Order: sequence, then structure tokens, then C-alpha cells
Amino acid sequence: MTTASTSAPRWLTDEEQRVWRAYLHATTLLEDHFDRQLQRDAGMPHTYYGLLVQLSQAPRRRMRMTELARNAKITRSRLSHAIARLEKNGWVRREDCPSDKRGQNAVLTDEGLDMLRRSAPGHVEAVRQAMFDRLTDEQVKSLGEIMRTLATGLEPEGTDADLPWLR
Amino acid sequence: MTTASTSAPRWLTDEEQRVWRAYLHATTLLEDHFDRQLQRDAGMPHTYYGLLVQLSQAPRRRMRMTELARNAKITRSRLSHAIARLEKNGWVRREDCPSDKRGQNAVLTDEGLDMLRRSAPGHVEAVRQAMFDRLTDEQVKSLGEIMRTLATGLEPEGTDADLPWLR
DNA sequence: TCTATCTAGTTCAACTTTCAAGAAAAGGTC
DNA sequence: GACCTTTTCTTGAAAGTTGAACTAGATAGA
Repeated sequence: MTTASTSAPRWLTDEEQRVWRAYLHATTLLEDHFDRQLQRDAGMPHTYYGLLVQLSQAPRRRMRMTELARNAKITRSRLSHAIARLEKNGWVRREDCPSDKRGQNAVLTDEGLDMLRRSAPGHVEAVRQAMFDRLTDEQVKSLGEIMRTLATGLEPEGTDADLPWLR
Repeated sequence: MTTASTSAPRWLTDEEQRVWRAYLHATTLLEDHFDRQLQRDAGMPHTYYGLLVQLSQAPRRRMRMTELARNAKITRSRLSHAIARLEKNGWVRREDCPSDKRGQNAVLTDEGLDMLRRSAPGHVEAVRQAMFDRLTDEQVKSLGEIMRTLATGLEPEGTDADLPWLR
């Protein structure tokens, strides 16, 4: 039995508070930074760009909706709207799944791939400048381990977890 | 002279790609997690909650709009909407700034403080579970340094930077 | 003073995300 | 097969965010 609602709260230490705030500040600024960079150079928010990247790396440049949502860590609803928008841009098209009549594949179009090729160098450069150029090799390694740990914590194996793409 | 647009892009190494993806996954999941937790337990998204926390720690529980935007790393426009909503809830009220007739102070109301007191233990517990309980002391320390570095990188001292609260 | 410029904050429209509801097909179980 | 449950994906409305335009007050220079 958990008694979180009645037992004395374990407050954060001063250092934990500083780390937590630094985390919030950095992630907020980074998200804002990349959203702007990509809105300017590719005409879409970072989330959408990530979807195109996923598709570009998938076999035959296509992926089932739920699978794509799982990879992007977002809800299917959100994905539906996003794909609709990208479809309007001509960068993605939908395709019925042959093996499951409920299913849809999102397919990266040639135009989508082109746009990705054009904007990739600029985006990589932005990621370098904002993140990798500022950290030592140790820090990069450490960041990787930390982020993998945190991500795994929120999507455990034995899954009754409340994960976005299952909602 | 920078020649980013014409020189060969410095692609990310395999490890850098893995770290970058882990970062995106973890931050997306964490944001989703805390937004849900607070929407459920406090009736607002995490950004809004953060504003109330800031106000609660400010002298006389009030702060100038732009100052609050700077602390939260968001645009003044976004803040205007957020405060309007929190005002409707009765958790914040606006107050004219005595020394500058253009200015507004956002003031945390007693109701706002109450709501914060009620929801704080649950939120702290959630932050612990999702972050601090999963990391070693080294990792927490390292995470703090990394995040401070990244945040500082995006808001340098000699400031012609494109910062949200100046837009 | 007069004028130009800058700063503080808000507003509107367009866009994105969330949440709840729903249609359609798939997968049991009897 | 008939029935019930689950899975897949979409939709529409409400909530939140963005970017540009705008008002009003402060500031600085001639």
C-alpha cells in the first residue's frame, strides 16, 4: 500500500531543487530554440520534423500510425492531426494497410524526402551548436545514460503504464 | 565568417544520435507525465503550475509580468494568456504597477496559495518517482551541470540572443 | 518641448494539442 | 455464427501556444 497522500512529503533538497529547475529551464529553452529554427527553415514544429525523420529511416519510408506514435512518444490523436497537416503540405500521404483493414500507413513522399534533405544540415548544425558542442565527451555519455534511465522509467516492461500511444 | 549553409555538414556520430534521441524521448515522456499528473491533481498544465510556484517564492507573492516570463523562459504573450486563465480560476490577480503605469504585477491570491499547498506534496512525489529516485547522486550532480551549461548556452551574457520574453 | 524610439503588456487569428466520443475492423468465446 | 471485448484510427470542440499587430507609457535627443 502506498500512503503518499497521508505521509509526510519528502521535499526536494536544495540541490535537487536547483537541478530540477535547471532541467526545466534548459528543456524549455531548447524546445523553443529548435521549434523556432525548424519553423523558420522547414515550416514546421520540431515534433512534425521528427515524424518525417522517423519515416525516412523506416523500411519503404512508411510506418503504421500507432507504431509511429509509439516511436515519437505521442498520442494517436495528436499524430492523426499532425499527419493530416503534413499531408496537406504534400510531404506525407496515407495508405491503407493491406493486412489490417483498420490500419493506415503514413508514407513519406518524394517531396517530403527532398524537404528533409534540404533542411537536415541546418538542423544538425543547430543541434550541435546548442548541445554537443557545449558538452564534454563524458557529459554526452552521462546525458545518454541519464535520459535512457528516465525514459525507461516511464515505459516499464510489464506494461500497465499510461503511455500516450495507448490512450 | 560562418559558412554553415555551404560547407559539408558535420553529421552526428552514432552515439550522438542515440543520445539526442534518448533526450527527445525522455523529455517528451516526462513533459507528458507531469502535465497529466498536474492536470489531474491541480487542474492545470505544468507550465501554469510553475508560474504559481514562482509567485509563491517572490517577495510579497507578486512579480512583474516580464520578470515572470523571464523566469519561466516563455513569451510575454503566452504569459498573458496563462495569467488570464489563472485569474479566472481565482488563483492569481492582476495589479497595476505603482512605479510604471505600463506595468502589471501578477499576484498569487490566498486561494492560489492554498491550492499550491494542497497539490505540492503530490507533485514533489511525482518528481521524485520519475526523476530523483531513478538516478544516482553522481548522475543528479552531472545532470545539474549539463542542464546549467545548456541553458546558459542559449541565454548568453552579452545579449542579442532571441529570447522568448524579449519577443 | 517635440519627436522619435523603445518598452510593457495585451489581443486577434492561425495553428497545435488534448480530451472525450465514435466508427470500423479484429479477436476471442460460447 | 452471434456476441462481447479490444484495437486502430479519426473527429470535433475546448484549451493552449505562436507571431504579428497594436495601445499606452517611458526614455532620450534635438
